[in-house]
Amino acid sequence: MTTPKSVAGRLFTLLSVFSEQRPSANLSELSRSAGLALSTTHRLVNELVEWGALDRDDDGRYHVGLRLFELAALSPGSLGLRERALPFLEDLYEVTHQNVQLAVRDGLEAVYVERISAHNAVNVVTRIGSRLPVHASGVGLAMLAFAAPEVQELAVRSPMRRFTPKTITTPAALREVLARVRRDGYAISDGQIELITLSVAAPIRGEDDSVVAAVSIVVPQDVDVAGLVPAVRTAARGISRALGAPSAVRSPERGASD
Amino acid sequence: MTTPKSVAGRLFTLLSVFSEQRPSANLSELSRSAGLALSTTHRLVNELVEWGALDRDDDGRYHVGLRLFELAALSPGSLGLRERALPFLEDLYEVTHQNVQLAVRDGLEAVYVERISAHNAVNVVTRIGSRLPVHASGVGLAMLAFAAPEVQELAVRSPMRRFTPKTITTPAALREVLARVRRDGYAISDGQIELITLSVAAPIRGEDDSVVAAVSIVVPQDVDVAGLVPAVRTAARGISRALGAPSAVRSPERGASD
DNA sequence: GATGGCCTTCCGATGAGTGGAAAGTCCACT
DNA sequence: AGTGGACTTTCCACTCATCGGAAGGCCATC
Repeated sequence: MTTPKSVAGRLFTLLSVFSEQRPSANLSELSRSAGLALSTTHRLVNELVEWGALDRDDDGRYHVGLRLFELAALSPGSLGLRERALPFLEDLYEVTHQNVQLAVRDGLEAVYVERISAHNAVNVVTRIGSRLPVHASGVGLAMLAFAAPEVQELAVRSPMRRFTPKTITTPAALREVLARVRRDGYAISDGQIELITLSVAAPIRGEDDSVVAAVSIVVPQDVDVAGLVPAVRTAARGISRALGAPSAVRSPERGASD
Repeated sequence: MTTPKSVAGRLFTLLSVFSEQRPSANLSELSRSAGLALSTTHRLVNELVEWGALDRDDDGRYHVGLRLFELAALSPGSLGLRERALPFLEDLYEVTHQNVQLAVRDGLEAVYVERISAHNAVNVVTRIGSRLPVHASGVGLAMLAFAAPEVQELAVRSPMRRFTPKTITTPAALREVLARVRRDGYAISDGQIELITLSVAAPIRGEDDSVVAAVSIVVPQDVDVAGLVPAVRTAARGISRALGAPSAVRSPERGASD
């Protein structure tokens, strides 16, 4: 790791020390992980704490503070979307009793902004705030298939990390899957991240009808998904309508007249 | 507004320009609002964008980026808590069909981390990420009543902002309310923020049995809350149990033997 | 008492950061 | 088409915010 020269870069490096595996850290850990001198770390961390980006526990450890949560709530792709989508996610959960997820696209990654998990459902590797590459996740494929052509091309041309033997890793395979997603209107990702799970995802459209997010369910790999696809697509359509998507307002009859 | 000298302070000032009223801004707005020179703003904003704290739209406006959302998800008082609390919040919503809210305490403020709102329920002023003073909100009172004595004293001694004629503004009134909350195990905030609404809130305990959050419902002021208190307290107890609170695991019989 | 880990404070040297100025872009108006 | 204003981007001499080594303090362990 090369230590940034700029203060901004150093602040970001310190914030990036925190992760799911390390939700809290003491000053020396931060100093070592960020590659910054102890006193430098001390000063910068104190500024982060004063502002609320970090909080310090009674035991002297630091964790992410609520100030970032407040700011994050303003991000267009996160909590605002989640709030409007929540009723439909809950419906989908009630109908399927499987893990339900909502994600947005950030470059070539899907970022999970909501998850409703079932106690007895298959374990899901994602959690809120985590990311997976678009090529390997149901929601990622559902969003990528309708993204701008240059984004799709970039995805096709970029190296695709392999998680399991089933993960898509070739341009040809990805193109084919994207074409199928566009034709079908939903994506199936079978065993791409974990061999034991399968996800069904559908794109969610915003007020200009562009795809802005995706909703998915994650089920054990041996479940027949045919009966789940309509539910996922219904939820996606409902969320799209809540977001003001023109195409989600048209009734079937009007759609047929196009 | 006095412009901070430090880079960190300047970055925070720029981030603080964003609010619910201003979810996006262009470079000149940021420069004016932060009191920083245009070129300084330009440089700092570019660093924020590179890191993902801000994103830039096609129209050149900046909004909060997903990177903060990812970090925020690691905050102990936010999305992790929300996720465990969600089933109980949903139960409470199904039972009452009123606005349900989950909040944590940050100093003398309640920060709202979840909200399930009803279409036909009374309008609620809070949204996810927003804050209200503890003395004036149901959840705030529920958490303050069980906070460390020095926190309670600080609240009692601090100026209490008045929102309506019903808002608690005197130390004596606050002490009395806090004592009642401790005795009753729940808080009622009647018309303290808005005259037309009333909230019932109950404290949520974490794994060391300290109060770490609170859940509330918000109803029109003319609703009889007596029937709602048990539902709110049940939800709080359920969430406490999900968080591993020892006191929420005891059955009534064992409780009676203490 | 000695040691080690962690944290906090201090301060002279310096290079990261500043912001005014210039240039470029876009758009509405005349 | 020309103009003016708003907005954005780039440049660079100067300076002061930042740095990190050093010192000191605290606490737990041996």
